[in-house]
Amino acid sequence: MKIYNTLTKQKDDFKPINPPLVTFYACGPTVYDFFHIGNGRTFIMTDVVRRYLIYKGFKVKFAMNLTDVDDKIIKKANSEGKSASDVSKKYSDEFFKDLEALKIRKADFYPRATEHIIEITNMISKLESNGIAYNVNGDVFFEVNKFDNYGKLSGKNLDELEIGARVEINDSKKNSLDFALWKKAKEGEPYWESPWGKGRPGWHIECSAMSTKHLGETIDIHAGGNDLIFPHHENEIAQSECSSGKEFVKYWIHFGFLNIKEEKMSKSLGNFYTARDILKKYSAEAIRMLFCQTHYRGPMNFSFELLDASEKGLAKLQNIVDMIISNKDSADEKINSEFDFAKYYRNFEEAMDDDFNTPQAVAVIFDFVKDYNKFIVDNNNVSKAFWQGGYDFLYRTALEVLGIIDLGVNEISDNTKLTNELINLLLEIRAKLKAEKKYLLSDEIRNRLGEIGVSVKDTKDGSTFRIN
RNA sequence: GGCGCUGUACCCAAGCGGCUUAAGGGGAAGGUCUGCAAAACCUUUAUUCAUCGGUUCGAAUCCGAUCGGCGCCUCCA
Repeated sequence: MKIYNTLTKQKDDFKPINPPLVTFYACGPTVYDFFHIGNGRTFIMTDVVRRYLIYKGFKVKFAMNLTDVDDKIIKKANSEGKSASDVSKKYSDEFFKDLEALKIRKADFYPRATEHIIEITNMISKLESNGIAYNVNGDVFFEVNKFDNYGKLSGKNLDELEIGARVEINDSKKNSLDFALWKKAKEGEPYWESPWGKGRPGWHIECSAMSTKHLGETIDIHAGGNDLIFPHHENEIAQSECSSGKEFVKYWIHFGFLNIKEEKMSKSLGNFYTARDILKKYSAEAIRMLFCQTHYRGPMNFSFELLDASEKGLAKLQNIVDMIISNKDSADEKINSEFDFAKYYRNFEEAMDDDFNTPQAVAVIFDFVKDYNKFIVDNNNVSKAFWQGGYDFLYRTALEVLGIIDLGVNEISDNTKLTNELINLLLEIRAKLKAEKKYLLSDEIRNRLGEIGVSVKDTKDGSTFRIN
């Protein structure tokens, strides 16, 4: 299995430090607002990466941080006359709601900056005693010149950065690229006590401290959006490696941006849609499908036309899923199927093993569906094993890894079990009506079911239904 | 100025040296099946991969130049 590693700028063989364990950290949101669908792409693709690692048999320990104290939160709190913690509480709650709606699996940990002040100040103290951090009247900075490898991730070098500098001038820093580890509290800002006085953590240090605490000094994978490569991830490396003396991360994964009309979707440009707005009109599966149809590293365009197209493509998958679910418990065992399921697993894995090539993987699933349908058309009577095999394949790939179909919808709780039985009862009666050519009544049943959200389709093997 | 990404059909998008005279999805056109809906199935829709050169037995894939588009270097997924 190969993963493109930003650090080496090539696809590296994936060899975790302590297999089957994989330690995986992803940069999460700053909780000051709803997240937009561009952020959603990163969260969803991170989820797909994690799910595939699980599919491959790894035991993944996954943490995603929440930045719950920073300038944007404080600003929002001030403008709304609330406390910073009220703001971060509100938007972290909303964050979790959106994740769930997008069918993203919960992380093992969601560490928050404000809950790790001790780990953070300890790390800063260590950097200070190593002579790498310096205190200027309560602000503590990281001295980039003290870390020889500074720039190894982003491919930048210090001299050029200083020349082209668009960085803000700050006379108190030794080098304009030095970054804050600890920020002295200004009047009215939230603060914590520290060896340097009242203040709060700088942005980058929380990830170093929390990653180390929950996953160890050297972790396997660290992921985030492209725009975090510099300075955020570069700074994380500097802090962590100067503090532990060990390599911080083996594999760095970065996601491409979501563009809208050829421009990066971003809060500051105002050209964004929140994830929850999109979810009002489109299914999580359609959104995930859209993202899976482009490779995670490249940029991708967003538009409602593309989402419509994904939703339509999805219907093709969902139709076969409905047919499988309707048949897998009732088909007879007489005819042996010779459908080569292994081929599709192989192709799926081959695609995903190559740096998570989800567009290819989706293509494999569509190939499968086409061939599977054809098999049904070509063979009058297929076996139970055939239905079960199809169920298993789609369950393991399209549902468990990519999350682009909804297999369980017709068979979840006891409550839906009863509903299903009632619908099946209606459909049995309807089948009798059809046999007697009483189409007026049978059509009425279908229409009325449609009105209450149950779509019915007739096939040569009987009717299938789906609860919308 | 530095670093990086990108240009494949009507749209989206894989492929990154021979398996490919280019996957998959959407769209469009025709057909089969069918009480009707729907689905499914079968055809068709890029001799061509921004342009021009070069390397090679062989290039969409490697190299060079040219012309576009985008991002990072400041908060940003």
